[in-house]
Amino acid sequence: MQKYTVAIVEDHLLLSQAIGNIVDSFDEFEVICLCNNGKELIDKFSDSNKNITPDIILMDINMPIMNGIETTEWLTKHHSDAKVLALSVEDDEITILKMLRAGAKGYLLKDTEKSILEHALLEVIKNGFYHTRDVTNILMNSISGEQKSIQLKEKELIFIKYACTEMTYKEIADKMFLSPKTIDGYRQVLFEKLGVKNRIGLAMYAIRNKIFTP
Amino acid sequence: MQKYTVAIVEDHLLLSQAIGNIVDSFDEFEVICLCNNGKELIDKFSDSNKNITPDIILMDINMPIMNGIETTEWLTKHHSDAKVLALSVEDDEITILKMLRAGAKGYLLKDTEKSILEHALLEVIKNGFYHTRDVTNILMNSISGEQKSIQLKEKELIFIKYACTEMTYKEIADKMFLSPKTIDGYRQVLFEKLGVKNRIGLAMYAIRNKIFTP
DNA sequence: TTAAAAAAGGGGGAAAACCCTTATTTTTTA
DNA sequence: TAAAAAATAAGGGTTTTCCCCCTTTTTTAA
Repeated sequence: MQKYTVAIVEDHLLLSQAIGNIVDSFDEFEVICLCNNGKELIDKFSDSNKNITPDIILMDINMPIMNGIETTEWLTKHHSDAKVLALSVEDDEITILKMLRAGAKGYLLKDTEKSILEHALLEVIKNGFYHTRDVTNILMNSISGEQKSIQLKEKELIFIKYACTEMTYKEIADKMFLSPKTIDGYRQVLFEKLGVKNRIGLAMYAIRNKIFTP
Repeated sequence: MQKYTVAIVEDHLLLSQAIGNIVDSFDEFEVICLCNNGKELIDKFSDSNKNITPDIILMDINMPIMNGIETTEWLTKHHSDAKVLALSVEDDEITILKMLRAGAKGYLLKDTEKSILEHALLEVIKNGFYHTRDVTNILMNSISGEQKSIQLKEKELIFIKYACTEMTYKEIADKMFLSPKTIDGYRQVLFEKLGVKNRIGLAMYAIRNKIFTP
């Protein structure tokens, strides 16, 4: 029997080996490729000599150099037939949505059973997607909940990052070559948009939404 | 041959199974127990009926209910012969030091090879400890660098957590049944102690040092 | 090409944050 | 138990933040 081929993209060596073992233990699958980050996978896809085309890609999200979201976006764009199954510890809605929007066919938490992993792999091969109840719920919420993801402008993103530092607004204004009064406006708009009351609220929003990493 | 027994404490099912497989594949070791968090392990230790005493405990750090540091502290206190080998993705100095101070015999990143894990397990059994070069360097720095870990008082910890919220200092004072002027003092002392300039600096310190989780 | 919208900037003022100094009260310890 | 240390609190500032309401400039779209 021809087995389905799997590539694993995961920066933690012990984990990629361990997950690889599990996948290899499934009758229908074999691991053909371990990558430490998205860049490595893309290099292999791009290198016509190697020409690997796994049936399915198990993708971590937090990785150095090129993370899972960026990598999945690239794959969706350049190899639209690639099937990415996200496998991460991140259970926050924002990350999951970002990953699904990037084109992942499914999202598994690392907190799942072997058997679920096997089932998910098969489903993605057969039906093109697999979602757990948790992820489905999040999807539903995100659709029903109007459009919760607030779109921030480029300048606002820069400003909010500076707001997470010890700089005064005056200093931020200087850095951004804007008048302190303009910064005053930015702040006011963001307070309104994000529903926060002061600079601490702004900073916490930035951190929770991964705009700023402490 | 009698194998050494291993308990694995790790909240992510897939990972604990995967790591379990790897450990079982080592000639000298067998996994006798998988726990989802520290509490489960402690319950098993405390329950005289079960009376498990693994030769070595592979301990994750980030876990719900009871994390790796708290669990290791408990073990060091109540079962001083227990050998804990930390296995985590956290590579920041603060976490590593906390874990070692709690009594861990070694600290492995999840970014290590199988063979290193096997070697580390053996070393901890034989010599009582194992440290990679990275961890040793961190230990050296922490010793040479005077005593970098700043000790915060209980009230200061409570205050710094409130300072990460949108409450005004006046509101914090009310919550803590103290005069706003006392809070004024707390802030001043902490600014000095932590080398920060304003409330944002305070909040970022709290987050970086895991005093507050956004 | 003009109207509308968005971005940038300003005046002025109240509230909160920040800073320094000093004074009680409570706790620790020599 | 007296002296030292720490916690609590106050007085009296300055600076920064926050919040209105308003004008000018630039960009977008009808």
